Amino acid sequence: MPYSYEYPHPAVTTDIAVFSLHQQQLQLLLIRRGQPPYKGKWALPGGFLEIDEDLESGAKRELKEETGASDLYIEQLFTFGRPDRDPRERIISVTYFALAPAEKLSISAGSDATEAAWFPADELPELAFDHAEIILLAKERLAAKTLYSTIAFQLMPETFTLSELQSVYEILRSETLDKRNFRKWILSLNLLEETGEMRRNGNHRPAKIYRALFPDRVDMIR
Amino acid sequence: MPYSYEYPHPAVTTDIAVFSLHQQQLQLLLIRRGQPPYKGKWALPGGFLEIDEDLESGAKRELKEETGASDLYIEQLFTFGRPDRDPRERIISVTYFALAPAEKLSISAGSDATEAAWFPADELPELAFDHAEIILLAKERLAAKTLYSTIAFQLMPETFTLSELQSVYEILRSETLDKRNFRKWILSLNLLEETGEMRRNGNHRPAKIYRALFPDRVDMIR
DNA sequence: GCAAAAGTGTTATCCCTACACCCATGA
DNA sequence: TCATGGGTGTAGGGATAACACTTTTGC
Repeated sequence: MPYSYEYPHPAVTTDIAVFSLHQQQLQLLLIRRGQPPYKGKWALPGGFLEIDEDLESGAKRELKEETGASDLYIEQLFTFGRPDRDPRERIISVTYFALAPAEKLSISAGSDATEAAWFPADELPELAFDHAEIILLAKERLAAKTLYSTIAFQLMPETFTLSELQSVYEILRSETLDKRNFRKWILSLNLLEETGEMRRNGNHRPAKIYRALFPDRVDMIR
Repeated sequence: MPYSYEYPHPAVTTDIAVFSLHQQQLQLLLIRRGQPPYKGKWALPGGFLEIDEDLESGAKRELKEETGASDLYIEQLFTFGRPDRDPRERIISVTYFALAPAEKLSISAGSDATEAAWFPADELPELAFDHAEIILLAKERLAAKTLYSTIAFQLMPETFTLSELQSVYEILRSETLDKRNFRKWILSLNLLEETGEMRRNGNHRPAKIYRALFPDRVDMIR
């Protein structure tokens, strides 16, 4: 026990709610716990912060270790610290939420090797700790942000059609949108450019392929 | 050094940015540091989290100890954790921002006894640690929230006139508002009721006095 | 009666919503 | 030629923004 302090110190962890889209559903990445407490239960990826590591760096490191994913959109969500939230010791969890297009992530649904799996965001298994509460907040934040930001772009691959983008908005907002109004609105933001390419996708007219002009930007202009 | 851990643990503090209105200005409460580091510099009220204390309770306790204020509006702002943000040891700061009507706070501007003082939010002294960054974020959050919430009510006394309320909005948003449009809008929210009292305030027509119907509610209906 | 803040409506503009048909392709 | 999703414009309604004068009081 080589680390001693005059006053008790809580442990600090980062936990990350990573959302992606698979099979036309919003999905959340979970890890199955191999150790007690909550052994066998599912939990958010995350872990203890290293002592010389920035909070966001810690979150990204944990995510990379557990999912292989890097370079995804991440933002701080909330800090949870109920004294009894972990039975082992006092743990403060700085939580993040992250978004990534499906093809950026090496984890596949139900991969047994890593004990990580995607779950539809509205059909989650029993969760360890207070992670259900964290996930609820993350889902609320995500839904709210679709209304006033372009965060949905973070779920898109590098190029996409307007119908694909509309479909993502519809999934995130759980409602159907009018095609003409959606296109008018999204194009009026001047955040997309045509690539000049077309996507032929079946027995119908090909779709123009677009690219986000500012792929890292999440806040709307105006 | 009675508290030992197998791995190093950071310390956890809460810091609170408390805003209030005095002399028609948005003011922020600061504490002068009596000890190094940053001795003599001004800093946000706050301090170390106790080991069995919830985060928000810790913030409220620190605030009460240092300002005498309780029962004010408080919400979590962000968690700061750059490894070098405190020269003594690794410290994670869970920050809060709080609002209170002037008369709820026992601290008076420039009180030497407590070494606490109000500063106009746009004329702050040199600050300790990364507190300038924290305050910047708190100010942004406050300004943003005036646009889509009724957080401004948290700065009002129990009863007030519409002109007084408008003045608060104008200070928070740094712009003048049209009197008729402001009144139409604020009354249409159905969050105010007339007390029946009038305020006589000088050589002019007295103003109706209003009260917030749901003083703790911050989110707008609709 | 005058200065000073309280109080009060109407009009124009903009934005959002609703809504239906033709186009290009593959089979 | 037909089925399928891609692509396009306009009109109405609601909310927001602009704008000026009358009222009540204290001195």
